[in-house]
Amino acid sequence: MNLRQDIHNSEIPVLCRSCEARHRGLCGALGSAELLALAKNSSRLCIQPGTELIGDSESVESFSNVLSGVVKLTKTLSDGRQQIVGLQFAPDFLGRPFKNESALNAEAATEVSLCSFPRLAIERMMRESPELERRLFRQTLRELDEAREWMVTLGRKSAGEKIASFLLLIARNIDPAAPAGSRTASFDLPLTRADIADFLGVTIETVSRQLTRLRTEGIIRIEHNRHVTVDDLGQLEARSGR
Amino acid sequence: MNLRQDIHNSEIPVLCRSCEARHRGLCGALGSAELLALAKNSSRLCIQPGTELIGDSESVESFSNVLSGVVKLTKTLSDGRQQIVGLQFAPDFLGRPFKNESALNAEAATEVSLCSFPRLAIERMMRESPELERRLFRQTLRELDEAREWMVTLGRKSAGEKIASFLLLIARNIDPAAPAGSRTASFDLPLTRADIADFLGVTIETVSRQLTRLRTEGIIRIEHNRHVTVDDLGQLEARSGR
DNA sequence: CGATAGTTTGACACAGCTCAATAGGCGTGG
DNA sequence: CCACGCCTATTGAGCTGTGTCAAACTATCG
Repeated sequence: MNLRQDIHNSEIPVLCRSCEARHRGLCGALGSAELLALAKNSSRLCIQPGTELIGDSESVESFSNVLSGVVKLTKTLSDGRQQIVGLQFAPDFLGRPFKNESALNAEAATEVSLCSFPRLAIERMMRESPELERRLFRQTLRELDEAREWMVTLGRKSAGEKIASFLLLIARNIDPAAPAGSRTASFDLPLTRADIADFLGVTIETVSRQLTRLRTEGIIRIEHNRHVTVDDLGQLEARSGR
Repeated sequence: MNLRQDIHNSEIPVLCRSCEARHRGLCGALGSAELLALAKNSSRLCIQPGTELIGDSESVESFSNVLSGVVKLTKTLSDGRQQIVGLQFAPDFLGRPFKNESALNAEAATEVSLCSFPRLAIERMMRESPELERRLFRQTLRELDEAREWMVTLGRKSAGEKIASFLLLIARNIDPAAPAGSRTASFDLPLTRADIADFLGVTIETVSRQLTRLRTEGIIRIEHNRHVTVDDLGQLEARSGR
């Protein structure tokens, strides 16, 4: 009986036991048998910032869960102008169902750890588990909402409002210690100034100027160029243009 | 036998027989029994330009197919600045699965005809027909791709490139006579200058100036303010910034 | 300690915004 | 049929926010 219990426990793959994606992410849709099947083909990857994960118009043969770090999704015009069209945080899913050609680039913005599966494994499971497909669907809807939210920022906000909106976005997604609804935040920026510029549709110089403006006005503090502290998120929100 | 045949034909609801959505749209996922069930609760609406279809943060109790015309999806900042975050053409689907609160406004940009169902009817069918859910999923993915494409336009293109991109978008979706791959196009603009401005994140005046620029340079012709003819789409593409 | 990459700061230019005037289209009513 | 008002679009003149280019500063690392 004791033995039996042990066997039962071991039905959840070792790899998955402490994995966040199993709870809040995609794998929460799977039963232990399915998890086991998937885990057989999955591998954990640890990836350095700057590494390209998916190339534009490459065919994509794997799907992944983001376990930690930030992945940026970018699009580039023929003359080299670039725009970041999305950021993926843990436990987001990376990959495009129903299409094996990507229309965008995915690149590690920070150090990133992934749990990666072959495309076919996911597609098979999707056919068998409606719950899995539904989770993917929900994430896609969320990404669509976020993309549209960002379109307003890109099309209608001033540079200052863009920076404030960006800091709020990061604060909400990154700050490790943030109890939901907290009025302060402190975090490392996952993006360089150049990345922030590409996300906001402005230049590096404008990003820099607006950050120093927020700093001199006492809205934020910046240490080591990357670490930002916001003492009053309300003040930041007031500058984000809402 | 003859009778039997007749009965068989009549299994497709009258309303649906000539409906485009049954072929290219959502309803293509449904068998005749399901179509029949849905048609019982569906109604056709004909809507005047400017009519609000879905209000921001209203609860949405119906879903619709766009049968003709153009619907604009907008978001508004607290101070009134507005951004169009999507355009829906026939046979697109209107509605937000898994959420009955809309985060945006939907408004008829032109005269629009809709086929509308109660939310519950669609949700029930979605649970029963994986194919239906899959079609919704695919449309959502397509909308996400389009939103991201547009983010590049908003963030990185000049006013002239934005206008060219916009005209191409409309040409591809509206021109009734356009054989795919045609090198010319002729169509009525579904949006006013103010709407175009809200879509492109610029002012009315800028839209006007860039349109006259394209006109004086011989890229497009404009009649009655609304009708646009493009003799060489290639030239327009060259100015769209790609 | 020099080299390199990332960031900040300054001076200036210009695309696109603002404000204002004009023009065109269209329905209503005399 | 014209006159009028209303709405939309165009055009002009000047202003300003953001881009461009260049230089200085800082951090990190061999």
